Amino acid sequence: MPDGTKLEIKRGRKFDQVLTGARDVFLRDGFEGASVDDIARAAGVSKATLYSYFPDKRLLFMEMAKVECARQADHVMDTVDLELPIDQVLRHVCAEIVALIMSDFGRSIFRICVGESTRFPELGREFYASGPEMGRTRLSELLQCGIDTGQLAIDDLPLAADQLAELCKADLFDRMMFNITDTFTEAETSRVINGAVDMFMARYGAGAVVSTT
Amino acid sequence: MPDGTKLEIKRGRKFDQVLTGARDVFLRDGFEGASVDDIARAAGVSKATLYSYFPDKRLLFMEMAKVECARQADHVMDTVDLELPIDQVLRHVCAEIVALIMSDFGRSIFRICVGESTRFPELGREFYASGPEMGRTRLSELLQCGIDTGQLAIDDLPLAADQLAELCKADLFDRMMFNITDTFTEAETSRVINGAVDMFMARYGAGAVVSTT
DNA sequence: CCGAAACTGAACTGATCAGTTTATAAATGT
DNA sequence: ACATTTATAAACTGATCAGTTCAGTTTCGG
Repeated sequence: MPDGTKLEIKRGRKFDQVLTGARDVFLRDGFEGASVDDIARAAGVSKATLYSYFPDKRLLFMEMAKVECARQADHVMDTVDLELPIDQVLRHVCAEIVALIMSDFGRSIFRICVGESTRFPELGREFYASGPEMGRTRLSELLQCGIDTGQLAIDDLPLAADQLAELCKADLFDRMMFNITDTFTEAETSRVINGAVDMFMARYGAGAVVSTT
Repeated sequence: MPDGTKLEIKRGRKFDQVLTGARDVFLRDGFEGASVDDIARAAGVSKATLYSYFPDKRLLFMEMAKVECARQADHVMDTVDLELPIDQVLRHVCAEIVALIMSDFGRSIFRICVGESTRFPELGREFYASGPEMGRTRLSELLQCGIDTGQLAIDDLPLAADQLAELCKADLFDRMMFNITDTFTEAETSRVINGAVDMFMARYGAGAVVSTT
């Protein structure tokens, strides 16, 4: 193996241009909606060049999605300050989750992956791994810190992580997903974020009284 | 107005056949994936007949979606027994929500509406109204009963309804949406349902101690 | 400055599909 | 029985688009 790059993909001078163009057009027009000619044009590259990197439209999309997901995930974790009290940490993380999910990237990639994953199951699996599953792992690590410092009491850690992420979507997510609203006010988002943290702390805050089933 | 049927749609002998065929094919192949020829064939009807009822593919889809949503919503509310203690009512409702969301109908219609609502915004809006929004309203009514009987203490009722619905999706929803799993065991669903009810009661059960922000 | 690798642009193939049209036949009501 | 509404089958239009091909041009290391 002569280098560390992906074996399947031969790179060339304009490789990054293609990924950037693909991102712009896919996120704007969706998967079926984006034509390869448009992508080539947006990338400032000929169609033949594009096809010399990627055997077909699907693999181009998947590569783009993977690269962007990794970028987003890194960003979220970089901004967390674990020295703060747990409810403040949670509030911050929830705000980041809301921002990510509601971003242009978040809404588009989710929409496309959901919409296409019947005809294109590999896409769904890849996105799940680098999106929601990665999120749960990272969030679990965070919550583990809260347990270690005696601030949280959690029996089923992965479930708690999923619940917190899910609570961040209340109201906002459906309204955005179904094109009712495209931006939210500070009041709207903090209502949901505070609601999520309050609920989470009521259930898992150390000393909470819960009659588990 | 000579009758109570929709003004825009002239009905005919085979109207229902068309809707049934449309449901089967759309739910199986998605919106773009379904060809009108396929639908006509599945409906046992000629293409010309189909187009005599519906001016285009989109309106056919929307009519089908509306009819099916109404049917589902009615079903859920019919099975609720308000005489039971609130946590049992909630557990039952959560189970119904999970069942609906994970049903063939639920997963398909959601997938299609999400995927198409960029190129077809009207669809998103219609589905939101007869799906999530209707659900919130119904659920709020239910929770109001719990408040009236002193079993629940809720400040922001619509938010609480959204939160409960959202908690029902934890883990299951993404795994289903992205084609990781297509059926769930009893253990998997009751873990989520119990988790949702426990969390909800910890936050909103009468007498719960919550330091609201 | 040369030669190989990368890139271009434009035309082309093959296929799909929404929606229309037309001439014909079946069902229905009076 | 006869007129009207409803349905049919099949061919057709017009458009889109993924992916290929190729003859010619640019880029760049050595």
